[in-house]
Amino acid sequence: MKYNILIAEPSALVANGITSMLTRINEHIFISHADSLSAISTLLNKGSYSLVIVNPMLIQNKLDIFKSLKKNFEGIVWISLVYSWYDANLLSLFDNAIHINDSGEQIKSILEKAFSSLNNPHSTAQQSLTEREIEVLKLLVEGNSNKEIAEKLSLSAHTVITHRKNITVKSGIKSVSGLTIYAVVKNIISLPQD
Amino acid sequence: MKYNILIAEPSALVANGITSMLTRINEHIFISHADSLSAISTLLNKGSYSLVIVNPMLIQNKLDIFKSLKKNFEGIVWISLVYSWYDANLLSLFDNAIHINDSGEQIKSILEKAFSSLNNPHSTAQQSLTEREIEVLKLLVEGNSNKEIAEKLSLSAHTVITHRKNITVKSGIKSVSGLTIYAVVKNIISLPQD
DNA sequence: CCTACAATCCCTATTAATAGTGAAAATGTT
DNA sequence: AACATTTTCACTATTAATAGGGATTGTAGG
Repeated sequence: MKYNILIAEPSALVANGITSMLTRINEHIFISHADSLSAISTLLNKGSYSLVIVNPMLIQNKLDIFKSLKKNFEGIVWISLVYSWYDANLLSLFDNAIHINDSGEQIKSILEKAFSSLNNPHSTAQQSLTEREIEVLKLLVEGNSNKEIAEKLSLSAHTVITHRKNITVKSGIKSVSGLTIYAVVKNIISLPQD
Repeated sequence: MKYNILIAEPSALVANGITSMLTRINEHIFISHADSLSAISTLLNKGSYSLVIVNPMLIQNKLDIFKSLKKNFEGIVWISLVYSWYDANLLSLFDNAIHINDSGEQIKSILEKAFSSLNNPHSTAQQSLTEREIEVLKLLVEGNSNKEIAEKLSLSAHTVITHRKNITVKSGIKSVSGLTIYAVVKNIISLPQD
């Protein structure tokens, strides 16, 4: 199967790097480049793309346009390509994220996952958390261990682990710090203010 | 040694609870109550207090007054008593925090720590993180494991563990989620915005 | 020179978390 | 009633993190 891939990355160097990694992983691909959100839109309307890798810089302050693009081109896997501390709010719109400091192995696994999800759709669809999962998440980001969460919700630790597994799968976020940001961004907890 | 303790907690029920826990831990104490920041100020000027337990509600929007109080009465251990998701910015002004959902054991240990620091000062003094510790903290709250941090900083995992121990001791925060909030509040990382 | 501090590395033992599965109740929906 | 989803609990094996020690090197200040 042949894929069209769109890379929207202002830095030529970075764009080059990701292009070369992609061709090493899968030779049956055709890669285009864009350097703005409108260029992305134009290209998506012209050809049939499977995978779009975007520097979120390009969509900042243009969230509405980006969201409608996503809606109009369902089935596309969107991957962000970020340099600095990532914008979790933006990133949540993507199916996955490549960080510039990721190791070659990590990037390879992200791209391979993307390719496999192209053959096996719905795996990247974002799902919302259930009430119970939100309760667990709240206690988690308040610094509780699985055991403490179990005690506070009168559950067995097993159940908490299961909920956490589901949260991880649904949110696509593994780390506690990432989940904390996620919870802040999703208004599950509120940030301190003075 | 006899200690004067001031409890500033609007809820009579909560104030009662903490009072009873205190008397169970240490019988050589004298407890006063206050229900506003000005009442705290008045009482501190009258007597010589060692420990003040405050609901941060009372100092919200009155940070300046609170800070000058802290400066004027050096040596006092300040403990916050919080109900909801804590305000890390406020809490950083305190030497420790009691959360209303903490177990009896946890509260006991916080109070015991406070008593021991009264005899052994400087232990609660807040210290700032070194450059290296901040680097480690950054990578930590970006979701990296100790091993990943070690790789990215070209350190051994041992060193990372040592830095994390120091961060934990200095910040008084054990959980990754708490450290994430800490890092946000201290502008070590920036929060996503759209 | 001596001291304090930062940064580095090492060890053991214990606890916590994760990955990968499985499955039984309870609830909700058509 | 049948089906989907949620919530609950379980097991195994592996990896990660923590607690609590100790130790060396280099550097800046008194």
